Amino acid sequence: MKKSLLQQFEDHLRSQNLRLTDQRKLIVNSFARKKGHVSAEDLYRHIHKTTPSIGAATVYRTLKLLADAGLASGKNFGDGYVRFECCLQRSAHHDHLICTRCGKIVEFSNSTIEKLQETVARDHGFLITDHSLDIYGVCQDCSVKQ
Amino acid sequence: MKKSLLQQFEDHLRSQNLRLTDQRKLIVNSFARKKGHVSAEDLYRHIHKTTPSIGAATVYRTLKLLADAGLASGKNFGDGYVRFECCLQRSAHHDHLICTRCGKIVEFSNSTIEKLQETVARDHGFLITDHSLDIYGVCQDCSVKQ
DNA sequence: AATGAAATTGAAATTCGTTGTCAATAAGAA
DNA sequence: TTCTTATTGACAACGAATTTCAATTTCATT
Repeated sequence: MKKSLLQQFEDHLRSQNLRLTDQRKLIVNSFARKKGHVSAEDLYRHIHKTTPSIGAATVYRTLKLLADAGLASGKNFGDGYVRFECCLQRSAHHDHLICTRCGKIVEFSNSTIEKLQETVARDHGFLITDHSLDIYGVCQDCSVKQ
Repeated sequence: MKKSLLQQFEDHLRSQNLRLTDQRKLIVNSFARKKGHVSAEDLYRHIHKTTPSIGAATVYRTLKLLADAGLASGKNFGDGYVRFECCLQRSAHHDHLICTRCGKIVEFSNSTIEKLQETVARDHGFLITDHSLDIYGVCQDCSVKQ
């Protein structure tokens, strides 16, 4: 039985002597429900509709906490703000296909590409710590529409 | 005989009925000399040392113009500001190895990876318009030092 | 339950890269 | 040289993100 994002977050908070607040519970659950590629602003606006008492700063802070805990990671697709994605299944690194028309983001992973990256890095004397592959294009829905 | 960046920029300005100013000449030449991965701030600070009369806004504007002309492209490595690189040899797309210790950026290209990206995109119904592959790691110099 | 030290909160101020505004200046065609 | 129009530099304004700070809340300890 796998632990939920909130449960893992609670573990992290406890281990760091940080406190579990109602705001954090709500934010983490909203984030988990949205699953994937949400900016802090997005999440704040969504939460604000039903719980306007929660401030934007708290949303920013909580997402940062999640990232510190290794439970989320921020990614910059170059459009001005950072999108966060939940990373519970840490093992499966993935990359992104981004539709430049509708903004849809599709995840994929390709082990051959990963291996080639290792090779490239080694050839240049680099020890890889991370990588990010973003493919921009037009998705099927959008190319059909127009 | 290949045209210099400035020459191509002049062509672009003429074709758009834009004007060639001393500031633009100086900025474009400084940029060309720096060749690669310079932020507007970097370039402004560098220019400011010898020509303090040139304002930051003009540097930003000129880099944007270069990008509009297809002679430079901006890239966000996620550290808060956009770095520009000259793209005269448009055909040779390249990717980046970034050292997270010293900030060094090394370019590379790998046609097998490119082809695999095409395949991935096709499999997901995407028509690729662009892509960006950044490999983060520690370069040889830095791993030796520590 | 009550206490109290320390973490957390929301609102507002602040940062930082970048872009807009605007009056003064300069380019370049006529 | 003239005149239209683009360009300039200084500064204000922007937006995402972070910091500040007094008020509030958590939670280990009574």
